[in-house]
Amino acid sequence: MVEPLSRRRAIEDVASDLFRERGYAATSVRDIARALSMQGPSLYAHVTSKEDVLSSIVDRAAGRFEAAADAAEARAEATRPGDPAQAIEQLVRAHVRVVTDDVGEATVFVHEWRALGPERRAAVLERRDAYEDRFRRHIADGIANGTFGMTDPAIASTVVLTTLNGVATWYDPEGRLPADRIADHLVELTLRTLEASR
Amino acid sequence: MVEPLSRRRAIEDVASDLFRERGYAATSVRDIARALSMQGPSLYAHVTSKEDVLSSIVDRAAGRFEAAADAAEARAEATRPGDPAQAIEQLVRAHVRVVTDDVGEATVFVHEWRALGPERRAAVLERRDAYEDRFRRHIADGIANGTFGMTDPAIASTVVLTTLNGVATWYDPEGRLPADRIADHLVELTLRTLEASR
DNA sequence: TCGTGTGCCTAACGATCGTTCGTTAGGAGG
DNA sequence: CCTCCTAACGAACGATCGTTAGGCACACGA
Repeated sequence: MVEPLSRRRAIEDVASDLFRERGYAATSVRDIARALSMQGPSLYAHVTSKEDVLSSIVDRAAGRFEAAADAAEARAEATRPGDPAQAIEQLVRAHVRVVTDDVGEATVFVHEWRALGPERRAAVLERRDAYEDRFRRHIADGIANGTFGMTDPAIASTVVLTTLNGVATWYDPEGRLPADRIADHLVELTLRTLEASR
Repeated sequence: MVEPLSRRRAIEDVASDLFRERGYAATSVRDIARALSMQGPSLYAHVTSKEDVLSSIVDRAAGRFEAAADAAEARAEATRPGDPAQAIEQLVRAHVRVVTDDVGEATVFVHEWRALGPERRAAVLERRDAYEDRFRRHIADGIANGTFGMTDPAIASTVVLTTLNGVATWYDPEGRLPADRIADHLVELTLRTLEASR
């Protein structure tokens, strides 16, 4: 990780990793400070509350997922318009890229947002639902035009999204496969899961 | 949930649900007591520590997964010996049954065991690895004899296991589909993921 | 009727939590 | 030199954490 621009951003970066490893509730403000060689209370010069740090991380991660999905759908529409398989492929690649670009941040978006207070949690839930609906919509399109076909579209969608979110759990930047290869395999597995049975 | 046999067991049951909803670290001993209409310290008449409760839950869940997998593999060997697809089908059904029989307990086994201390966590990790290796072994068998075939067996195994563990996240006992139907669909999706491409 | 436990209570402990506060060290600009 | 700003410090607050200790009430066997 390179030297970040602002101190605030540095705090969020180490907090992402700690939240990912131990979870939000099990990570104390002093833990975050210690990882920056600071005293716990010193963080409050840059941050208004612990939950605020979590909220910022979640917001930024959500923004990255949304922007990547926007670009993916535009790309799919530009190359093979109306093709659900192409849309899903681009969405999967975009998702994997966002996760592998910053695993800590992505994990917080996938799991730790539940620790937010009720109002903020509801807002995040809404964004998550909207994001996942992109996938569901293209899956529904594919069923409608015969590209896809499965006994239960709802379960298939859930399984696909669970698989994609799971990447944040097991991806290892030092691992055997580069992010691009992982994306290739996930595209293959996803389309195989969705496509009409023979 | 019926009236449990012992007070100790009742404590573990409500703790399972709370750990599932909020996580171990975010659940206080007094939260568990309140759910039983008791005072926090009163729990210590039945329990030696908070981590001990978590440990018991994890152990019991692990035992249920292992026993179900034992029976599944025996059943597969009795009906269609040496058939990897049959073994995987039985293992998937067994896994889904264990999860749906007690979602709280299963979720704790899938996620919250990380909150255990180092020695206990290592022991659980070993059991989890052994359990997951059953799946990987049958997948490897299927590749060896041509039943299965995919570009990257390691990723395929990981995806399958992520999918199965994910059931604990989204399964809703009040939901549209009964547990048996969910198992049917997961068997279909799993085998479709694994089988040799056309 | 009388112990004798079991099951839960309240009080309280030390540790740690998130957070507020007053202050200090060091550098930039007039 | 004086001033102001940034960045951090250490003390301390009230709340809550997991846990221990001691006592009260009610059931049951003698």
